[in-house]
Parts: sequence; C-alpha cells; structure tokens
Amino acid sequence: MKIGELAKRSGCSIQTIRYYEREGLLSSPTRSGGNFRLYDHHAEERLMFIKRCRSLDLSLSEVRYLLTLSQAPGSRCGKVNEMVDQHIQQVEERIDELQSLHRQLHDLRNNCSENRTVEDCGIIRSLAQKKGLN
Amino acid sequence: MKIGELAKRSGCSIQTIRYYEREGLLSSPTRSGGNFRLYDHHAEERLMFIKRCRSLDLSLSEVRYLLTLSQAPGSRCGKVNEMVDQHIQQVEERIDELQSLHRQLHDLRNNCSENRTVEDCGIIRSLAQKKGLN
DNA sequence: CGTACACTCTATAGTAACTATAGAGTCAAG
DNA sequence: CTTGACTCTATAGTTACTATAGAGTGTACG
Repeated sequence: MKIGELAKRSGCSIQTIRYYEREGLLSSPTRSGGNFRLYDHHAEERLMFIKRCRSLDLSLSEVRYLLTLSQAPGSRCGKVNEMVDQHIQQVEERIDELQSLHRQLHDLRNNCSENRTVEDCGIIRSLAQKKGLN
Repeated sequence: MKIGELAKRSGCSIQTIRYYEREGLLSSPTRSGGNFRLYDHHAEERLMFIKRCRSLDLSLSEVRYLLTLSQAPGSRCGKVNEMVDQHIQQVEERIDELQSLHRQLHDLRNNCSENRTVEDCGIIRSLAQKKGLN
C-alpha cells in the first residue's frame, strides 16, 4: 500500500510517517517505479507499535530503544520495566505539579469576580505584587 | 543595573531576558556607552510579573496580552477572568489525561514483573498487540 | 601602560515532535 | 491530452527557551 493508505489505516499523518522514517523509527520501504513508498503489513504493525507507545507519552528515543530491544532476540527485558517505572514516576510528578498549579490558579481567580477596570482587578494586582500568592 | 544583576535578582537567565526583549515582552532598555543594557526598578517589576505568569504556565502570548491590558488604563478586566478560567479548564483536562495515562502505564507494567527475555516480556507484547490495553 | 578576567554584545543553531508549505513529479480516468 | 488526486523532496515554522562562537567592554592588578 502507498503512504496515503497507511496513514488512513494507522491514523498517523503522512508527514508523521515520513518523519518517523527520517528519524530511523521506520525503515525505508521499497519504492514503486514512480518512487512512491510501498508498505506491507509488517511496516503497519511497527507503526502501530510506535503509535501505542506515543499514546502512552513515551518519547521517540524511548520508542526507538524499545524497538531495538524487541528486535534483539534473547535480550533481557529488565530495562523495559525500568523505563516504564521511570515513566510512571514522571507522570506522577507532573500530576502533582499540575494539581498545585490548579490550586494557585483558583486562588488567583478568587481575587476578582467581577468585570472591573484593570486598575482594580485583583488578578492583575496579584500578578504585579512581589509576594502575591503562595 | 546591568543584565547580569537583573538576572541574579529575578532568577531568569540572561538569555531569557534578552529573549523577552526580542519578543516584545520587555521594552528595549537604555544602553550604556559601551552598549550594555541598563535596567531600572520598573523593568525588574515587569520581569517579575512575567515570571509569576510563567510559573502559572500562562503562555507568552497570554502574558503579552495581560501586560498590554494592565497598561491600558480604564479597560475592563473581564477578559482577564476569562483567560484564567480557560486556563484552569485546560489544566483540569491535562490532569485528567495524565491520570488516565497513569492507569494505563500501571496496567502495562503489571504485564511483566520479572527480568525475562524480550520474547516473553508482557510489556513488549502488549505494545505489539493490535488490541493491547485500552 | 599592559593584560588578565569577568562581563556583555549579536547572531545563529539546537531542543521535541511534529505541521505546513512550495514546487515538482506520478498515475489513472474521461 | 488534460484534469485531479496522489506523492515526492526540501525547507520553514511551532514554543520557550538554552547554548555556542566570536567579538567588544570595563576594571583591577602589576
């Protein structure tokens, strides 16, 4: 199949597929007489692997690593577990950060409930003050 | 004061300060005979305003907008409230996304607890499967 | 006076993971 | 033989910085 069909089937954009190829995540496919990329089922599976990893927010270099590992028969998967554990921790940290941010934004929002002039707006005032919130 | 001192006092890097100037968030300061930037207290306050906004994850264009508004005397602050409300909603959505991601990563991690070979690793298998988790 | 050193200047490139565009070529149907 | 849908490469843009090169400034010390 040509790149357009692969894009439709996978839900990735054509540019993204070409980008993954440039980045070495997908190998260069065979080409038609007119220099069009031709993909097989195997390429589609690999692309879907990448897509699932991306939907879990793994970085492309993490994905590259997983692809390499999964194609080295007999290698141990301890590193895979480590990577996932580390990733889980990062997500937890980010959630904590965002929750703190959420509280701060709420506090900020409580400083102005009406449509005042900016001179009187508690939000602008808080942002302008040396020791606003916290 | 020169840019180095402003950087130290504000906690922003020198490059960041120059970047904010290029982006029009800070106005061009006066220059010394040797072409060094010279800042006053006013510039420092403006920089701190930007910094506080950034710590709340407001984008630079949102900050630019707030700065413009806060310097237009008599203008109404309804837009400020709107912006903050919208921002709060975005943060809430991102938290939800991350929590769902967190559950998925935990499920994934449960597929492999040992140091197996990658052929047997449940994590790799899940990622390779058409309908792995969800 | 010279020089070493800390500081500053501009311009440019790199980061992550794409997205968008221009300008050209391919291919099938009418 | 031309129209239209598709594809190709190469390049620039996105966000908010960060890092670098190569040059100039300013001051303290010998």
